[in-house]
Amino acid sequence: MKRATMAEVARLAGVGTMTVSRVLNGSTKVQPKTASRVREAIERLGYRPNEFARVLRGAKSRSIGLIVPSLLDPFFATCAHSVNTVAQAHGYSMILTTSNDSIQTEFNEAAWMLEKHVEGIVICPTPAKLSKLSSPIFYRTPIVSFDRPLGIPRVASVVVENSAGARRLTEHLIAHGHQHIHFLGDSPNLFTIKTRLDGYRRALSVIGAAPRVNLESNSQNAVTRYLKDVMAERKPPTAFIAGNNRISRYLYRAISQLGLRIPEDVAIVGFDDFDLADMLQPPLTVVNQPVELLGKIAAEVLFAELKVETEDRPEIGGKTVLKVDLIVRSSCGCQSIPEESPNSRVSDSKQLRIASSGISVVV
Amino acid sequence: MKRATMAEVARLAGVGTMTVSRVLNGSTKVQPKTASRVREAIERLGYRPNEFARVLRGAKSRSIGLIVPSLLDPFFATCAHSVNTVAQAHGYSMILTTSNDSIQTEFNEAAWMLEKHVEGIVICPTPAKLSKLSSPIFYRTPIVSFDRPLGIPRVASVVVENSAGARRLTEHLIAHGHQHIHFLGDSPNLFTIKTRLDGYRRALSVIGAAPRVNLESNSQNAVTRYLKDVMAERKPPTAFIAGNNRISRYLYRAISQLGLRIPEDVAIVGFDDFDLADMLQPPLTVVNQPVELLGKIAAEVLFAELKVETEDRPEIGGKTVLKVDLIVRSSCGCQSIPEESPNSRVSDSKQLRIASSGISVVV
DNA sequence: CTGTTAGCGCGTTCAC
DNA sequence: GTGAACGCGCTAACAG
Repeated sequence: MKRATMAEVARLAGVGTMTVSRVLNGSTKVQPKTASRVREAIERLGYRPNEFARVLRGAKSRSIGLIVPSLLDPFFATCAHSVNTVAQAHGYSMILTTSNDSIQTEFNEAAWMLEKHVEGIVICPTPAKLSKLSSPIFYRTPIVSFDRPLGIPRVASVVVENSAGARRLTEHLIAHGHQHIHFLGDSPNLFTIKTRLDGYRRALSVIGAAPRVNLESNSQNAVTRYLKDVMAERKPPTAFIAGNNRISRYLYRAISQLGLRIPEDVAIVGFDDFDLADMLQPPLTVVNQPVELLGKIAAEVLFAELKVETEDRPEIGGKTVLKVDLIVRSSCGCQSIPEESPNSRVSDSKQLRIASSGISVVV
Repeated sequence: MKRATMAEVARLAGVGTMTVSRVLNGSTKVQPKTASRVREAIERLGYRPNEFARVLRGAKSRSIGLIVPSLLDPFFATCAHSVNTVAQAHGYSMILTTSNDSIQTEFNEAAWMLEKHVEGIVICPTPAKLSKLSSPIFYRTPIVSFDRPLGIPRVASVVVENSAGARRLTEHLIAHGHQHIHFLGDSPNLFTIKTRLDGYRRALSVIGAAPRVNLESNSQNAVTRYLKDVMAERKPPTAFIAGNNRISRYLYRAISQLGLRIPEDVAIVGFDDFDLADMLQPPLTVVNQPVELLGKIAAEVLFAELKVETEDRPEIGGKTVLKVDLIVRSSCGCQSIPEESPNSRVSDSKQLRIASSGISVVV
């Protein structure tokens, strides 16, 4: 029982294939009675046009690609969910794949997506001095990056206020009277970490305090060891900033292992909220980023690009920056305040449009 | 700058298109020097064969579909990650979409995947008395369900030991001396919840205790309210079993809100481990399911089916059941034991093969 | 070993 | 309004 073909439908309806095509696409008028005869034949045969033949003939593929480093990280999974939701709303399908932070895998998968004729790609790119995605083979494919920008002019990007967020976090600790604040990141190459670090530095410079940074906090052991080391210093830190939510969790465990009290012995705050951050002892003060929005906007920017006539695409992609907000709990030293929606990761951040050109997006 | 076509390559190399095709697929021998001329032309033009033309010609599409209820749930995201990893290893691409627990969306998306010529579908199906996936249009497409079985004979399924796991949880509480144990689920229709409930009932029946169940624990409020109600009873529960990890988190918050102590006032255990379960106060005792393995096996079963000649596919899909294991922490009343790998969700469960027919999978 | 023919299923000519 | 024929890019059959 193979799939019915257009010719079969035409024969059954006693018309030419062109008429069937007409009825399907409604491009030209067809005699009402002929049309209904065709429709009936379509129904009877369970006919569905062959997408591949269509695309071969020049039609759009109605599919986009999404590349994320990993889906094990709820952050990316949430973004993927949003992208898919947008794609679904547009009647598009989404080819998803992971790069596993391999620049080569990323390139291979993106190239493979091209063969699948995706109309565009949304990607959270792997850090690289010179991205392989600048290869000419991608010239004709709209690309939108999110969370981390891609160093390619025509590629639009959607990111959050990394610097401002880290700055607020730092200022908050300073307001609590802290002078010795350490920043923990898990990679010196990551755009988000670098930018957050920048915000931290800026805030510290205001009070003339010296930054202390560890960018190797990529495992429980590394964090525990670092903590042990610095707490033994002559002037130990009184507060920590975790560069992302994984580091926040490492920190909690490490602190608990060392038997220190939060916030009495050390205060801590983290970038990026996460489930159960409010249930830790004590609840963690964080800067929350609008994760779902991040993916949603990225996808919408892509679809906006798909809409413009295929040729006159702008040479330079826009940049969208999403607001973050501070969620004060008590690990910073504040009194715990009961939250309205305890485990909500969704903020109603408004979007700040910074781009000077490109597609305008309004949320 | 359009993509080069095979004819162009042929012309540049001064050969026929067929020769180019042969060089690409290595189907027949080609004169070494001719071959290298062709290869050079391919290189020069950056030629890549058009997958769509290939598929139209009858080739395999080298893509599979994956449908999950949501990616916001780390459980499904993890499964998706595994499925993608397997697909990638096979050189396949994965079309991913969410059903949002809508039986109609599920059907629409699956049908749309068919148009995209996926060779097979991996799915965590939405509960339904009569799945729309039994529609004839899917007859020729291999389907594998995971986490929840699909009521269609030919569809293979991969699930975990839901009943046995819940039973162990219950027995463990009973061993602690508990008699009044309540079971919390979030839906009466869900296979996993129903099966876990069954295991719970079975364990209770051994000691002749009466089951007490709430299957509406689908929000923080619902759980908090239920807890408040039952704790006011004449013979209040002394222990709870959370049917999944979301409910475990609701329970913790509710108990903390009511100011009860764990495990002194009430003991709790949960089905399905989660990040930070070891960092709660006190750490939560759980049954851990091999989430990554679940997706991996499901994908592997699908690829095994794809391998067999397209026609003689078995009428009845196999069933694979994955082992779960008990992670004893202290919310059950046990002394806290330091774990080896604190935040590992990955267990090295061995697989139990229960199926009587179908593809044999070994891990 | 290599080129020619035909056709996968559809849509766009162009006639009728 | 409708149909016949051609071609999108590729490859299974045949020649040669």
